[in-house]
Amino acid sequence: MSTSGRPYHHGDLRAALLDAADALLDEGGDGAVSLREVARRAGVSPTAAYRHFADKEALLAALALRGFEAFGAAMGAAVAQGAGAPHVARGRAYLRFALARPGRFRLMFGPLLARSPAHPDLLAASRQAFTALQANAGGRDAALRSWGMVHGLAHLLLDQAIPEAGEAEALIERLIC
Amino acid sequence: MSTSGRPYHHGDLRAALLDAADALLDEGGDGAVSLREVARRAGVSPTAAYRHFADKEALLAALALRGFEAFGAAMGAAVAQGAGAPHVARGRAYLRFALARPGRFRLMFGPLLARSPAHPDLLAASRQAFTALQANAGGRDAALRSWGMVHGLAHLLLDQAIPEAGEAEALIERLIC
DNA sequence: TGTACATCAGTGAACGCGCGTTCACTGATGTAC
DNA sequence: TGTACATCAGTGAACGCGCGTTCACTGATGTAC
Repeated sequence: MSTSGRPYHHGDLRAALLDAADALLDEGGDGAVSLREVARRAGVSPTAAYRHFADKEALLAALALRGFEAFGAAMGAAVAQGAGAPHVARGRAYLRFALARPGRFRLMFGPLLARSPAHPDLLAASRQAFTALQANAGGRDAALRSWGMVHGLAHLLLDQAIPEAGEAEALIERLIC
Repeated sequence: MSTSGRPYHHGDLRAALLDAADALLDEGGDGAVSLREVARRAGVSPTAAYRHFADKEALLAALALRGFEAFGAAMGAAVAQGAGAPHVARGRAYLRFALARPGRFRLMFGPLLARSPAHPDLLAASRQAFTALQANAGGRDAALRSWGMVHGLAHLLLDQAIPEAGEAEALIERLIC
């Protein structure tokens, strides 16, 4: 908030709300994101978010959409400048993305996707992400197996389900090759 | 509740509460389980559960523990009577277990595990499950890759993240072989 | 066999909490004349 | 350049909700004598 006049320029509060929600997402996961806490963090009244999002789910969908954009960029960058085969670079980047932003990752591939008819842009973004994963993967089934593996390892690492997993980065380099 | 005397014999309410919670888990996931709703389902006062569980997390931990028992049994049965290689039978059984009881599956491998110091029996059960997964898997890293794959496919299928996935059972038989 | 008593599983009222959402509002901005 | 007005982003009070947890209680059961 500035000291005089409107606290935000056009569109600024929307971005600020998304930023606050994004931070909450990685601090405490999906459940930690409430419209009231998001507003609190943005320094704005509890209901200000309703000027920018129809309801809570719309904010989460926008958050997931932003996630898919970052995801696409991360994948592209990994393949472009990564050493080794594209599918190896992509797999490692996938895992690093998940470990770096657990909340975002969980939200993106979480239950919201099943409600994607209500969020067509989110559906499109996820489809596009999968299409990108398929490139140079040796066919759809092989792509699904690879996707499954990195996705599962991401979840298992995030949930600390792997006994004596050791350093995550070492595990990634050892398993994805 | 019976019409006279105590509604439950020793230990019966505890089991009934767990049953109710188990049902809620698969109907609406982790978030749908509240002590009050569980009690409601069991036909008992809102606070009766506190006679059997220290708090909500203790109930969830007990639920996850029951899940690991069922999981171990399902894996054992699959290997014992399954056709084909053990690791194929196990992989398919893993996926079927997850698809049949999504809430239970998510709870078992979910964030509760990261808090396992508070639930030693849960930790032990999860360790044992992983040990069982490792048998005849061709070493620890190969086991982790397989585990990752089935775990990831389970999540992707549950979250409906796979475009045009078609019939789950067909996908399982095609991918796990 | 009968009576007094301890145990303890389940009750129900109450607490404080944070949430999503609605609604009438206010006040600064930009526009039309 | 100045004035009247429409717009609309953000406010703050209020709603109803379900939750986890506490606490003093009650009443049926099982035990000791």
